Amino acid sequence: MKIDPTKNADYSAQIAKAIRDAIIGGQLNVNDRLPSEAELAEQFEVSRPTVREALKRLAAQSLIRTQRGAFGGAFINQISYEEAHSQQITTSTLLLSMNDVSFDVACEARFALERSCAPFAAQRRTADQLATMRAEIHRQTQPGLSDEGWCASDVTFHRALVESAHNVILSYQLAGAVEAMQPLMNMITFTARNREKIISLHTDIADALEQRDQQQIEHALLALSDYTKNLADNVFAAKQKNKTDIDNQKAQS
Amino acid sequence: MKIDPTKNADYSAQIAKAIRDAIIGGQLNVNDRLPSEAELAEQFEVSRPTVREALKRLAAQSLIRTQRGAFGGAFINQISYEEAHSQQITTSTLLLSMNDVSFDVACEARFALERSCAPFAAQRRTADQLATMRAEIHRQTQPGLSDEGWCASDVTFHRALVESAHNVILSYQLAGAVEAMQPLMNMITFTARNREKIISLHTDIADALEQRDQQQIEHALLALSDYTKNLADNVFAAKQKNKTDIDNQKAQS
DNA sequence: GCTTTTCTAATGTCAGACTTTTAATTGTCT
DNA sequence: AGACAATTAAAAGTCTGACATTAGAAAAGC
Repeated sequence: MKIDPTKNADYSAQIAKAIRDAIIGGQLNVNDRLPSEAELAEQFEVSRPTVREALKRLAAQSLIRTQRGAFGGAFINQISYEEAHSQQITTSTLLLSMNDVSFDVACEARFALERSCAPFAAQRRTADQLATMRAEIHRQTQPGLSDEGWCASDVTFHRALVESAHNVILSYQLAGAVEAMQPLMNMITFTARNREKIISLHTDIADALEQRDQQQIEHALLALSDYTKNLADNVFAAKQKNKTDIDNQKAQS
Repeated sequence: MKIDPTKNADYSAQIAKAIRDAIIGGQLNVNDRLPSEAELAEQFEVSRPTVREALKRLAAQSLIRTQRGAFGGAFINQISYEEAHSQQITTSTLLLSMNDVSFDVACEARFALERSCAPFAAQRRTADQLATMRAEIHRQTQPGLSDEGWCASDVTFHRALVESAHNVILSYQLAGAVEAMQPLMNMITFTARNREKIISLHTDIADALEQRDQQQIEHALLALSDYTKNLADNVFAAKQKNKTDIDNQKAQS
């Protein structure tokens, strides 16, 4: 394991890449210990701080974990769904917020992905998951529920739907997509009337799931998607109008 | 911006987290310049190497990019689909390889996600994307095509299908899922007979897309999913049998 | 045999120096 | 005046060598 000394820039990135490739390529296995920082420094013919920067890069991707003390060191980390998930969310969230993706596109994608769970959810849903969804629907009907409370309950509801497909990969992908969308969703404030409509659609979904009726689940999700898109359009149009009005006022004064 | 000096461990992780939160929270905007490493060291009351380790962590997540020279520094990076994508792939690939997800589960998820594109693909597909798919099908019929060539063509075919939904978020999510699955897919070797069947299913998909028949697209995808699962089951069963035979031989000798 | 202490190897942190890169500035020539 | 070349300075990248902290292992003590 050596690096290209001609490219005299960014040793730490090169070293990180070399180790990363070794992990992905399977030369290094879970819970294997890397050589100590001093040894790596010697092997790569760089100083210890440079090696450390490389290791920090890998640690940021949860590829390794480090442990202090004698017999400590850097170990290949078995990446958990939890970690993979939280990384995915930061990435997706930033991607959405930095590239001003339109709400419509994001919303369409979010519900389309969720719809892909429908056939499996219909087959495999447990009483437990159905109960969770019913409980959340009930919470959503409470009049005093705050906007944050509403959103949290919404997330829990949809997560239960996704979980009922009993496919870890789908859960992982979907949870990421849903959570990444949350900041966008939070831009919409839901009036009592809006909530009522959404609750009715949620009930449709729960009913369909209870009946194990895939088609009906998909149908209700589509309706929810359309309704949400519409709501957002109105909210943004109102904001735009408001802004224009203010501009006009400024122009007059 | 200060860190907790009582927790005397892992300053660099704390600093990285502080800056990361500032970026995600919107206090720092795209292309903003962070203070120089020396200034950050002063602000956080740590040394420059520690600051650097923190910055490398952020760089590993593509949250910042650095530039040398006068008026250089660390800048908030506008994360591109490309970057988000490649990160997602490394994460998902590792997740799959390290947590021995069953092929069935992964395959089911992959095609379910792809099916979510069907309604939009049916509506919005262009002649261009259809042509790409037809071209790949044609390539797949070539008798001399290597296993790698086959897999690459398969990826291109499915990517064109996904792209024809014309939704960047779906493309991003799906491309990640498909590519992450690729190492698993490569464990299957396709016989000429297998290929023939898959080509026929690909043709079904292309035909359905040409007709803008959503149902038929979904149907063909489901068939492809089932066929792939079956294939894999046979491959793994054969491997298992082979292994058992060898074990038995060893036991006898 | 169990607990406590000591040892030791490893990461974590620091200070200060040097190198390299790069853009702005200044100077020079046509 | 404008174009090109030399200078400069700021910042990242790297190195050296040291010290602090941690935690498992081994030794000592009971």
